[in-house]
Amino acid sequence: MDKTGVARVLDQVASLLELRGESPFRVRAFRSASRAVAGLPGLLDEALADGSLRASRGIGPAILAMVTDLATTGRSAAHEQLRAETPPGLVEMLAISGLGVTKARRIHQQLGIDSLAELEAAARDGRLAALPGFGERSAENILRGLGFLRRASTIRLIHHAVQEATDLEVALGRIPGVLRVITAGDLRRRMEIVRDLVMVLVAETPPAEVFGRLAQVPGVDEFAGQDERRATLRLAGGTAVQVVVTSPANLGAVLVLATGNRNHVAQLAARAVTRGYALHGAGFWRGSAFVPTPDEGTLYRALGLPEIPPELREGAGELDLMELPRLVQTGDLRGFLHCHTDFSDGSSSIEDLARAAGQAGYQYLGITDHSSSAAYAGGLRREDLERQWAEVDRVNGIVGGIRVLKGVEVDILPDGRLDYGPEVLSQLDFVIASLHDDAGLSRVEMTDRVLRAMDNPYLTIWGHPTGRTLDGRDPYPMNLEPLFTRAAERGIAVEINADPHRMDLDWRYLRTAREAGAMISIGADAHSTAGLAHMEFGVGLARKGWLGPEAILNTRSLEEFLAFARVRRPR
DNA sequence: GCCGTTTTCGGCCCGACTGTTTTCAGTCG
Repeated sequence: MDKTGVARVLDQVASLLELRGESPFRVRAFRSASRAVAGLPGLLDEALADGSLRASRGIGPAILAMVTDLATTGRSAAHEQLRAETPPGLVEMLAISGLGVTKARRIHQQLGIDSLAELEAAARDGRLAALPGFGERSAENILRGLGFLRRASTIRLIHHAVQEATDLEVALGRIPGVLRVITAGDLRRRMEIVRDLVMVLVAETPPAEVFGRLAQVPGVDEFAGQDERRATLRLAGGTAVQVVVTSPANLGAVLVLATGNRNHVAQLAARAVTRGYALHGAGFWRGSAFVPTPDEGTLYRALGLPEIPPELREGAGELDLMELPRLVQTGDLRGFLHCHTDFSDGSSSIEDLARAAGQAGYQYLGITDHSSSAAYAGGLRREDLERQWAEVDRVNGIVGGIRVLKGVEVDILPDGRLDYGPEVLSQLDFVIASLHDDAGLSRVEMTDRVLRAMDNPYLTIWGHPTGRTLDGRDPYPMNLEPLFTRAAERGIAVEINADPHRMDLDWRYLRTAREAGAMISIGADAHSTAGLAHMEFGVGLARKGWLGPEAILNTRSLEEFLAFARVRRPR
């Protein structure tokens, strides 16, 4: 079992213990161990072999034994016993916002409910609202939570999709006759949510021969059907995979059709007709004659177009571009600007992050732990910050090739003030300010709240602007356009938060933000060295927003970045 | 269950909101 799977089991153990009423500290131990495993920099097997897991914070003898069992055999007796002793639906109930252990247990004990389906029925027919401690509002909220959960369990976040696609590329590539495997679909367009995986297989053998082997591919749970070019698989985790087989001569057309969204493909097909071509039936034609397209460029050129990068293929005006923008690439980034350390809710030390970021080619690293009002995330009090600054100075003294900057992710308070005063903020190299609650405010009030925060001369970057999480929370109500305009006027950068759960700002707003003149910053919100790799997801969003390196704050040199942060400050 | 030390067990994060109830338990970030 890999580290994602092990982390999931540890988290489930925590929930199971919680439901049994075990010590909250024991519960927390499993939760933090889950995070520690998920945040390991390399492979789990290596961390077990070289002893680095044993040395990790939060991993003691009992959990180490469980992780070892899971990693080597895929099972843990302790976990299975816990699961056998707990009604199956209760753990799922905990995932519903507003339902904690106490209420879930009460629902189980008093109504005999142990599945989400029964819970929904009880919420609808009034049994739930009649329970002591519950009411009409509780029942409504639980129904809403169930709806959200149902949507969240059918979506696949990009980091999971990447993992599944990578494994699948290797497995499909081993089928005899397969020359190349290319991941297409939503993932190739770097969508924040990936519905199905689409894999294009280049083969010289007939598709039927390739399909005959699919059921034996590791990880494939079900072989759901096929036509002459296409088959559908289901993976053990539930992911649907479309497998398309093509000859090398038709790869361009197949890849274009398998990658573009519906609008992009429809616009291409319409354009093909005006030029005497046809794009249909998984091929490119001139009259009744097949036109070979060994690559995508051949097809786009025949239609009088430059080869449009996959991220842009959304049918959002990209065919009308006279000239393609030079899009930002991961290699353009010089600064890594948003990360949490073991001073707050992160799991890596400043030194480890500095070494890892240097290794990844960054020239500067901005440390941005939470501010004091974020007590839940171990927010730093003033004296903690001073300890952290000393540690940053120490690390800068011993780690070469990268400069560690003193930053913070400070909460925007309900009235728009920041959680630290100027006496603290003025000592930092830069400041990210973020919302972490809606404080019950209306759309207008939330907008005003952020506008007021932008009056603060120390604010450098507006972090995860809308506060959405893809699998848990809607965006805070806000009017974004006046905020982009104000950010541009004030010289405040707007963040693309590349945490796969956030992916916020949504790429659909990026062109608006840029047209308003706002600078964009890409931040991975890393909570461990493993989180450094999430930067590429943010770069994908920036590309989807047609952004070039000049639009991105952290492509700037260290001096230029510091100047950007300094220019608004009182002298 | 883990950590840190006072080497053997005590401490481990907390303020605010929500929906209930009628003074607060439960949940969340």
